[in-house]
Amino acid sequence: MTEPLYITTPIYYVNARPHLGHAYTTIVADVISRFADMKKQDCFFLTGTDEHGDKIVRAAKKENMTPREYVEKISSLFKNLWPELSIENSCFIRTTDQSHIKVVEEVLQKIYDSGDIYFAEYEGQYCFGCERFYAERELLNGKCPDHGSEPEIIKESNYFFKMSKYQQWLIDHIKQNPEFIRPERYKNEVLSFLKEPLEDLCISRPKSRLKWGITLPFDEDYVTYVWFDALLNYVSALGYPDGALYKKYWPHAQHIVAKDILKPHGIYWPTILKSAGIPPYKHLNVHGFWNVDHGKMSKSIGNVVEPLQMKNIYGTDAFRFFLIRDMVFGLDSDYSEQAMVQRLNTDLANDLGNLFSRVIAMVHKYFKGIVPRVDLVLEQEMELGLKKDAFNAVSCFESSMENFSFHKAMIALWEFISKMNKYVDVTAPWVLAKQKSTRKQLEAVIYNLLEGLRIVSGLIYPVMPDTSKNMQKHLGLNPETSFFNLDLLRSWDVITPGTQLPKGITLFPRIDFEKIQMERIENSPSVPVQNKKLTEITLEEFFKVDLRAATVMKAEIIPRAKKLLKLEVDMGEIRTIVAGIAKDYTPEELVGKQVVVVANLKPVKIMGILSSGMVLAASENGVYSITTLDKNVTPGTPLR
RNA sequence: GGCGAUGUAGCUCAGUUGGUCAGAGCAUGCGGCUCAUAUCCGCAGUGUCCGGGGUUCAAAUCCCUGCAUCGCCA
Repeated sequence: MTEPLYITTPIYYVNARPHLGHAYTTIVADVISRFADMKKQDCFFLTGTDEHGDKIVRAAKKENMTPREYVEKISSLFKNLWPELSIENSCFIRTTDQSHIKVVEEVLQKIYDSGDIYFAEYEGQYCFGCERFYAERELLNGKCPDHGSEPEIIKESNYFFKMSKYQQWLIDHIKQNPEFIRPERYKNEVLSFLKEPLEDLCISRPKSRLKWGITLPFDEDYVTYVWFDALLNYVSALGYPDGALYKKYWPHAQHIVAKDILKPHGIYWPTILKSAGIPPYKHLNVHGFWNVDHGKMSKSIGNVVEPLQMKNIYGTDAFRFFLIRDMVFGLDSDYSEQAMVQRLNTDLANDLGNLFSRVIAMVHKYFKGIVPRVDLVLEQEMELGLKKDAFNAVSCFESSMENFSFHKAMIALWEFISKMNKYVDVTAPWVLAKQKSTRKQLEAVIYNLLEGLRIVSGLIYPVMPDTSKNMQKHLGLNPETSFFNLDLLRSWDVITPGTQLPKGITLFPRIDFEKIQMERIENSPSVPVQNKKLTEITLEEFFKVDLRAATVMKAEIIPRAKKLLKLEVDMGEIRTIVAGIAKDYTPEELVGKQVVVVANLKPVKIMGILSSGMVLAASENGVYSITTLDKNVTPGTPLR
């Protein structure tokens, strides 16, 4: 029996809605938790929300809510999102939970009693607008970056945690446990930070400034601040100090965080634990950022989709797969819908989905849907085995998963899928099916493919649990069993010959991205600009827009596109522009007209056509009226 | 300003200790198959491995230097 595992995400700060970054971290944790299932490893998976602090108070005020109402609302956004992403956490903790508050108080008292918390006065630059202190380097020309006003120097007394006392201990601990913080780049970052003397950590705020927090057990006039409260969730959720969960899971704690909160988790947290007499966590696993690129799609034509909406369009499994497959854990990655669709089409639809479809179809076509039996002697003679490749994939998958190299695990899995596609090609079952004499070969080939697919269905379980179960069902197996156990995936001949299989299905439909973009453009409501308050711009800013007179030389309808016309315009040079005015203008009436074009708009590909520019038009109730010029001018003449 | 990372085919990246290391996937072109979701299989490429020096019989791989990008710190 393997030892248990405790996996955590950070608790998310509820001053903003969930975004792609939150989703990624939590999906990774879920993947790890499900991978633990595969190993029959007992896993406790924690996530939750961080709900105290002045940012919350301010965000609540903005929405005319009390802090409590506000955190209730945002916290439930997080809590309700996770099931939609097939995330199955064991527990959802909130820093406003009574049980959590109690633990924070206990630990604060304990550390205070031990002498690691002291009271001190300090003086700093304080901006009353922001209700916070600023360090010298944060100021712009000595002024608050938000308010532009000069901060005042005020004195304040606060409680401090003697973090510096544990600096050397921490350095030693990291050096003795090279995997304490991983990947290595982040370990090095922490170590390099620790080369400089550590400052003690301010852990309180006077209630005169902040009431929304946990009162210090040893001073009624103060609340504890940020990290001390938040980090302790990792133990409070387990019922520290006496809870059975705590005793069972804490020794096997692994945190997952994004690189922006490396310092609190790599430095504050271990020293707090040390001071409180709690053993440090096992591993801190740090990942990078998703860079969301809106630039490649034009917002004005309404085809930008928020990353978290992706699951609604393409499915949760596909979304999870994309995130896990495309990010190298630890490094930054670029997110785009285009990249996701490509991944979905090539890996999921073409490789896996089509393989599944063709194999199941052959079972029906050649065996009436009944799983055939393998003649082992013949299989050996004809070298029709697939077992070895399958087991290779399993072991490569397993070791990659252990190393947090999730993308490599997926690569290993897809290498096997490719092998199977090739196997179909080489053995050519449709040829074998033509003669009675090759019937046994056909049986072996089809059976081996089914077994291969069974292994695949098990291996995708952590990343794509729904598809995984779906495949099981169509392989004539019971998806409610622990079919994903690694032991079972290292066995062969599991599917019983004679089993009747259900009809085949399409696991992942191919996506026609151009068509989707098209539909989006057509369904996008024209934005009523007059209702929008636009900010003033300077003349200089206005001149950044390069407006030109252009003569329409050619206009044609784009097949499949209801709203779009492809125009060729002369504006000194000939350009192609796609314009969404097909409902209001026929190609004929446009040719010869002189229109106004935004010449320096970033080109966009629409329906496979590169559109370099935009024709100006007024839109009222969805009806377009294009701008023309009063007198004809030389094509390319700029407008001012 | 200090420390560090990265810079390899159109794109995303593999390349452990220097010696089939010039690669994979996607995209592109051509050919083949028909069981399958116009899918699959095969073939073909293209590269001053950021620039410049150096060490070595031999460097994408080690050293120095320059440039670019990024991160952490001040």
